[in-house]
Amino acid sequence: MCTKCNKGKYYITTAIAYTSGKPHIGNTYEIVLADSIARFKRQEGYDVYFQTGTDEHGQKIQEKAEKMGISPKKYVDQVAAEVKRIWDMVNSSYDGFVRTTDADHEAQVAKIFKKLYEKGDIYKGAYEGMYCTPCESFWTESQLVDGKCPDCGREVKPAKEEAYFFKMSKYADRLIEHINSHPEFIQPVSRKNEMMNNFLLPGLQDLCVSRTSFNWGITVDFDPKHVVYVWLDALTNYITKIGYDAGGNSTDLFNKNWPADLHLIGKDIIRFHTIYWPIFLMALDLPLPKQVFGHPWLLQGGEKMSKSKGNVIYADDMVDLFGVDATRYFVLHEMPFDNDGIITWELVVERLNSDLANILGNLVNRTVSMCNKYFDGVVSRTGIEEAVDAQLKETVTAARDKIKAKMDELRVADAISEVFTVLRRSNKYIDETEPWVLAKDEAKKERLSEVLYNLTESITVAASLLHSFLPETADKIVAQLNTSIREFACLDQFGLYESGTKVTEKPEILFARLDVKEIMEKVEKIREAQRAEFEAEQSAMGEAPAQEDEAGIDIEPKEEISYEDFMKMQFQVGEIIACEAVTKSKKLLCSQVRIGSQVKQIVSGIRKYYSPEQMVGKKVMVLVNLKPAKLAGVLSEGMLLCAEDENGELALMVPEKHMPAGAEIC
RNA sequence: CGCGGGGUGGAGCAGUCUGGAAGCUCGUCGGGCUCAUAACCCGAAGGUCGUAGGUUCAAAUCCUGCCCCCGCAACCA
Repeated sequence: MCTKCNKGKYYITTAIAYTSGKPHIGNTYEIVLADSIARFKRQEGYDVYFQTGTDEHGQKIQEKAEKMGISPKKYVDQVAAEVKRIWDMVNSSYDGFVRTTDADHEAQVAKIFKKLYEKGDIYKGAYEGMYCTPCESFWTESQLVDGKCPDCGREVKPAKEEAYFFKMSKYADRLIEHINSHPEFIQPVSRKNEMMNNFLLPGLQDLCVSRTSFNWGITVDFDPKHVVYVWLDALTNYITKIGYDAGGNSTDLFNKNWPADLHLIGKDIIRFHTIYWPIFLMALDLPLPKQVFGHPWLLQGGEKMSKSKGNVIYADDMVDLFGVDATRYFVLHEMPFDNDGIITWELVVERLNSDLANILGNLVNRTVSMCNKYFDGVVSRTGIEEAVDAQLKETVTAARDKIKAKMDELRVADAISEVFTVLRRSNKYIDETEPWVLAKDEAKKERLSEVLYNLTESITVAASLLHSFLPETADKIVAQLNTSIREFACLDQFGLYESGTKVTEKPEILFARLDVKEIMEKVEKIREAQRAEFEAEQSAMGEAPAQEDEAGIDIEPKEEISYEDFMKMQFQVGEIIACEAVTKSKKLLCSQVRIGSQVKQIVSGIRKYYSPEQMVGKKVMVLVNLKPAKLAGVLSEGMLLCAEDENGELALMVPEKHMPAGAEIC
């Protein structure tokens, strides 16, 4: 009756996780999302290959391993194992797990690099500019913000590096043409314009694809002091691990699966996947992936998660408190299509209680209980139908195609909601039919049986539709109903549950209701542990703990100066008599500072820490004879001196006892 | 004018591309029911759709100005 139709292959990937630390729930979201899509496609009849993995090279990792006193390989082994453990824990059904330190990947990347070099798409040049070590990025003078890294705000140092470059511009026109003629290529579409306007149309810079400043990477075999730079290494995982060979001997797995049907990635790396990656592929004469979906982020209470704030939510903790499927449900349900989603512990409890416990769990429980109570668990179809049945059946049989339509658009949250529409309708059906009333009348026993059959059937269909999203729960439900997950092709039909089947005697509670207060108490403990761990980690890394311990901060030593040099600088106490925010800037305050009998206007980047009101009346330390400069168009005639900690927290220097404005500081 | 995202009943969101009666989930209040995990079903209250203009027969939706919030170091998609 139901035959599986093979719809062809479907190759889906997630981004590979960067092994600089333990992934949190936001990272875990991506794998769960991909897993749901992969499972759904399998259910539909596609031959799915689902790949994920870890990105393990780079300077940051090398440095982190050094600080921990272990080899980079040992370090990434640990993190990769942790990533894999979490991916397995959330029940992700990946077919391939790639590590960029895998021998086959490394060998192939070296070959690809050489092939592109021989082809002339990669050439040797020199990179010159200001380098930010933590960001592993070069910047031009014009890109710097206040002379610091525009990405992280830290010090940059001038550097020149011999490097290999990829001729991006050579393929730009082809890429623009491709993007324009394939509107589905970049999802959501709003991202397409962003890429075109910001990067493609202004003209692509050639991309630096090698580094000599560190060696934790794949060595360029014909020039061994270079390692292949991160994106060429990382992006190619999508082809190397399924068996691409630059020498022309690609495997069947590769030939079957490439091009990928979907790259699922975070919205922050869309640029790399929709510009650099397609261009690399063009250079290799390979077809481009069919679609790249940059999913939004999951924010903790509207903020990014941060270890130091103690608000990071890890999949482990969620699974401990709620279980795997509740965790999957939450991230899938709460993440909209193109806006960031919000996660808080309170919201998780609310969702779990109202959707999973009340609507789903309770429905299964009450249905199974009634089957047992009225018919010793045997569910039989009697054919005694009534008008209300039609509405239920309509909702149930329409669900599959609605869900498919949503999934085709990658609107997973909407798809899962459709399943709950069926469940809500089923709960309503119980109220409409009032089985307990029917049970009191022996003459209505056959009608009662039909009602319970309809419910059991509806739940079976719903569970089958739920299987891609909450596999464990779906399996538990059909086990309670003593049936199995139904094939996708049949899910638009009603009445395939075998009449006369006996359901379980003791229905298991699928999701217990939780008490928010109890959960929050546990959460508080998790947070404390997290903060403690963060501080321990910081001290282990040889950096200052976030608070209290006052371990001190080391900064780059500057060149020694003479007493004369020092005496060139004129420091005086200044009194701030007026202060206002600089309108064209978000960081700057403009103060009128009285120094003796004169008043100087001084602009300072301290708006984040001091309000104009707070500033007025303060006596501060001023470098008076600094050459005036314009900041954001406003003249500044000196500098207010501040202490700055490693977090960028600022404190103004003030005299420790009363001093008149203008007093010299020496 | 640094870049990007956003402002829709108490909370979280959809709707904006392709103008045409303001919708969903939760919460609150009232009612129903008792099979079930104090659950389920019905009903109600609650919104100048940030703000000021403009276009239009018609604007949450299109255009312009303004205000406010968030992200853009480490952890990270």
